[in-house]
Order: sequence, then structure tokens, then C-alpha cells
Amino acid sequence: MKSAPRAQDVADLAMVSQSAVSRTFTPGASVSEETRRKVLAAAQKLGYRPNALARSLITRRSHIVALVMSYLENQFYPLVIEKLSQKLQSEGYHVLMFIAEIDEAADGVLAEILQYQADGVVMASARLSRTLAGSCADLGIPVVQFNRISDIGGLARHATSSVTSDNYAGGRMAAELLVARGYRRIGFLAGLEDSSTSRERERGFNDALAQAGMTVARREVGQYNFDLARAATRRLFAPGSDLDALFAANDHMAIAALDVMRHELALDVPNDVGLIGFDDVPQAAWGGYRLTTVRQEVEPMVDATVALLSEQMHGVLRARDVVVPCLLVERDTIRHA
Amino acid sequence: MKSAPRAQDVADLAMVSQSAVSRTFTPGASVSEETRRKVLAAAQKLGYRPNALARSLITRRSHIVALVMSYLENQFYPLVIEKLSQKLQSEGYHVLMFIAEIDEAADGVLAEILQYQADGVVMASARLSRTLAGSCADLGIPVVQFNRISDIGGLARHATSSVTSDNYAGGRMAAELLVARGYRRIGFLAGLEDSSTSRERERGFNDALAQAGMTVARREVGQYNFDLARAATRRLFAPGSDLDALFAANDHMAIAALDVMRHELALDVPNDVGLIGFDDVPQAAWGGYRLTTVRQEVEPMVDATVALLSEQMHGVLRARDVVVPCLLVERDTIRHA
DNA sequence: TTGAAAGCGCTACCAG
DNA sequence: CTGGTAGCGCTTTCAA
Repeated sequence: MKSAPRAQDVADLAMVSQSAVSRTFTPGASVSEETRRKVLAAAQKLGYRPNALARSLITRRSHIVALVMSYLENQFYPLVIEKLSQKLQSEGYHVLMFIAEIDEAADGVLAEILQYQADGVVMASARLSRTLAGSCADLGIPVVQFNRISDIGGLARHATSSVTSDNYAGGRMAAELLVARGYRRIGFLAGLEDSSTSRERERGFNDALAQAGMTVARREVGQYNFDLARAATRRLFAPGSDLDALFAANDHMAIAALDVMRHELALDVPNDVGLIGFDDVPQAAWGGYRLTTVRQEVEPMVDATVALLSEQMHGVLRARDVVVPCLLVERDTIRHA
Repeated sequence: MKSAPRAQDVADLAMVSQSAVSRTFTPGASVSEETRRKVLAAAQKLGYRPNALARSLITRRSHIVALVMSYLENQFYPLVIEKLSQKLQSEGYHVLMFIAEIDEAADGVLAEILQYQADGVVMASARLSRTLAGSCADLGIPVVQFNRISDIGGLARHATSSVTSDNYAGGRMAAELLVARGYRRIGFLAGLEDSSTSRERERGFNDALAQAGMTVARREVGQYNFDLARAATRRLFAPGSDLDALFAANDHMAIAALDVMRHELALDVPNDVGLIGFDDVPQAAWGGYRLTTVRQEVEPMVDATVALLSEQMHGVLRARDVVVPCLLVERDTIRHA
């Protein structure tokens, strides 16, 4: 196994200068058809591929986007990885994965992102450090927060962009639907207390309930975690509870709740109790659940993320917050009209 | 936003040579404690991070591992991404994601992997081109095939390593359990016909059935796809079918099958019909399914992958095939003993 | 242990 | 349009 051919090798074989080789592989450079042909032929013969690292060193663009996530337990995120990778690939970028379990790791992650000279950063997952995004932004690296809101009033000098769905409106939809279907004692299962998604969904939910002259009957916290959501559900429906509906801050917890409601508590969903989730993960549509939920449209969200990243990587420094509409998906965990 | 500090800037501030800075950030280089302190202090003050790209250019190691996958529909793979990223991160490597939808894209993917100078490649997902792995191997890039077997008798000059679970043994376990529980007319729901996983599971399954004096009653192909698996299940249990058990080549299809069996066909699983899957994805444990399945141990598989990659990236050229044992996980889709 | 100098493979700027 | 030349930021000889 000999080492990979360099531009100079191709140049030698094609009897042109090394510069000519470089131009041939630089879209929009001025090369004659003649030269380009010779270079391409030689490159083909040698199996030459430009070294992206060397190129990045000089162009100062790595074409790498760092995707920072934490646990992938919530099935919404694999979808995001897939769509985002694809979309970015089609634009000539690639996704470098960073799994940051805890806030502690944030500094280390930042260091690595910087070392790899990522052109941009996408921060997904609610569990991540608030400061990491700001640090990147301060260093002039385009950051978009996916499915979470920029830190309002934080210390960051440069704002970060964000893409979220309309969580507030989604929360309202859930409340309105539940009320319309005659549910009256409605509980809320919160995600992470300090996540913008959970807070906004709850705010919309509460506001819509208030508008109907109601308030949340009971509230527990599941921290977007399956087991904690199960435990929270048990508390929610503990003996003496008269809840007749539940809105969970995401599908992952809604599914955990449904398992407990049906299989432990022997509740009849949707007749005894109604349930609405948030996200519309693929599993929500499965026959075992058929969960009524508020859908977050992954594809528009990913498109917006890539668009935001692009404009910032190409010099538009102004940060923007994009809000994508949600969509109610009615299945079988609430009574039909 | 000024541009990032370079080693020379640190050197100037610390009043040492640029070489000294380099050594300070090179583990195991000889620097006096005195110098190291000065350099670190200066680096700290400037917020200096070595440029990994420039380093890679000269060391010829990018510390990047390409992870090539296709659809992430099967929930086994997100787990793999998560564990592999983590493990590789802890060893100083990072995962660059490549989503290759179809075989056609394989060449393009190869080119990109080469351009980014990936130190190694992990190919997961059965749908991927057989030739891609061989091409990388031929170019001297360590490749490990994850959850699929090296191409036997292919054209590749250099063999590729692989990590799989013991699919044959797993298939046997499924058959033996079904037989032991008194099921007699057993069907098989195949994955991709040309995938080693599906073939091996089926072979083990058939062999064990034969040993019990039985054969597969019916067989359909679901191509590891949810909707196709649903359709295949309908065919399997079409009027006139007398199947009393089904073994699906993975959980993803088993869940699709279970949905059809219970909710469309109103079959009583496990009393009328038994069902076993393969993988033990998180969803298999959910209350709506409680699927009996053959577990693939992700963590040992990932550990083996990283170990294989490591040894090959550090000069051990010999390819190896690692087989990780499976584990039967009994839940509620077959009759209890 | 240290600093000077020579590149890694490429792009970008020249003059021609 | 072309070929020379000067680096990108770093590691790595090599003398000192």
C-alpha cells in the first residue's frame, strides 16, 4: 500500500503545473477544456482525490458541521441526525458527531469543535449546557440551536440562531383539543424544567386552559426520561386522583405514561382518560400506541437549520430565530368527536 | 472577531520558540516543566487550541472515523451511533457521519471519506454496497463491518474485519424456544435477502427446526422495512394459513408484524400465535409490545469495533471477524413454560 | 532540552 | 489561461 497520490503526481503525469491540477478541482476556476481533460485523465489513472484537510487549512473552511447531542433515547433525534446529515451532505458539508452526556463535558466539547475547525455547530437536545452555544458564537462560529431557544439575556456577546417548532401554539392545540373532547380534569407531565420546549408547551397549554376557564389539575415532572415519566404517571394517577386526561411534554414520555396507564393501572385510554403527546415520533403511529400528538415537522426544521447555518457561514452575521408550525395528529388516545 | 491564535502567537507571548509550544501540546514530548508552564499560561490567556487540521496534515492521522449508514428507521442503529461516538470520543477519535441511501451513492461516499482522510471506516446497515468496504480496504484504510459479514470470496485484495453477533446461534435459540413452547406451524419473516444477518438467522433457525423434525411452514420477505413487513405478515396469515408462530429477522419487523396480528387480524399473541424478534431494541421492552426477542449486545459489539479499528489503525493489518454472543430475552409474545 | 528550518498538500496570488 | 511562488498552522528533523 503506497501512499495516496498528490496533486504534484497528477501534474507530472498530465504534464501541466500543479496549479493547473488545483484549478481543475476548484469549481469556477479558469482552466481550458484541454488542460482539464488531461488533468482529469491523469487523476483518474492515479486515483487522485484532493486532500480536504490541506485544502481546509488554507481556505479556512473545513466543510464540517459539529452536531452536539446528548442521549438519543428520545426517538425524535435519530430522525434529526439522519435528515440533517443528508441535507448537509447534499450541500457539501459533513456532520461530525459530538455526544455530550453532561454539562461538565461542554468545555471539552467546545475545545474539540474548535480544534476540528468546524464551520458551524448545531446544538440539539435540551440537556446541553447553555454556555457552550454562547462560547462558540463569541468565537465567531455560526451556531444554531435546534429545538431549543437562544439564551435570553445571557452573557453571550453574539446571539445564536435557533430553530424550534411553535411549542406555545402546540401546547394550546393540545389543551383546546382535550377541552373540546370533553375532558375536564387535565394533568400535565413536564419535561426538563429548564428546557424551553417544556416550558413553552406548558405555557401554551395553561393559557388555553385558562381561556376555557380551567386550570391544570395536576402536574408532575418526567424530565424527558422514560423511567421518570413512568414514575410520574403513577403519582399523577395515584389513588384519589380524578384526572381524566394528560398532556405529556413529548411522545417519549407519553408512551411511558400510556404503558403505565394501560398495563399497570388498567385505565381505558381514551375512554376513561385522554392522552396527548408531542413530537410525533415514528413509534407514536405504531399499532400498540396510536398516540394523538402534536407533530414537530422534522424536515422543515432541518431545512431551516441548514439555511440558517449557510447564511451565517457565508457572512450574514445576524442571528435569527425560526419558528416552524406544529400540526395536530389525531389518533386513538383521545375520544373522537 | 479576530482570527484564532496560532502557536506562534503563544510562543511570542511566552517568550519561547514555536517548537516549544508544539511540544507542550504533544503528549510525551520533551519539555521542561518551566517551559511547559509558561506555554500553558500563554495559551490559556490567548485561548489557544491547536489546529487539528494542520496537525493531521503532517501526522497523517485525522483522528476521524467515518460511520457509514443508511436509513435509521431501525431503532437498533441510533443506539450504535450513540455508543460508538462515545467510545471513540473517549479514545480521541470522532465520528463523521455518512448517510448513504443507496448503492449508487457508494462511490461518492468513498471519495468523500478519502478526502477527509478518515483513519478508519465503520460500515453499518445491511443495505450498503458490498464493494465500498473492499475499496477502502484496498486503499489501506481500516474498515470494520458492523453487524454484517465480510464479503466472502469478493474481489477485495485486503480483507475487512467484521463484528457481528452470533446470528446463527440466535436463530437456533428462537427455533428451539418456539418448539419447546409447543408451537408447531412456524413461519419466518426474512429481512433483506442478501444480508448476512437475515441469512444467518434463517440458517440457524432452519437447522434447529430440522433437528426437531420440523421445517418452516411459511416464509415471506419484509426487507427489514416496516411497511413491507406489515404486508408480508398479512400474506403469512392470509385466510387458510394455519401458522401458530412467527420468527422475524429483526425487532423492527416483529413489531410491524405484531401490530398487524393484534390489531388487524385480531390474533391472540401469544396464545394463538407466538412471535420472536431479533435485536432487542428499546421499543421491544415497551408495554405495548413486550416482545420476546434475541438480544444483540450493542455495547460489546461497539467495544469490539473500536478495538478492531484501533489495532488496525496502529499497524496490525490482519483482519479479524469478531462474533459476539446473543442472549434470549423472554417477554410476553410467546407462551410461558 | 531547545530553536531554526524544512516541509505536510494544497490554494491563492502573482506576472507572463 | 498558465506556471511559479508564497504561505495556511503545525510537527519533526537537526544542531546546538
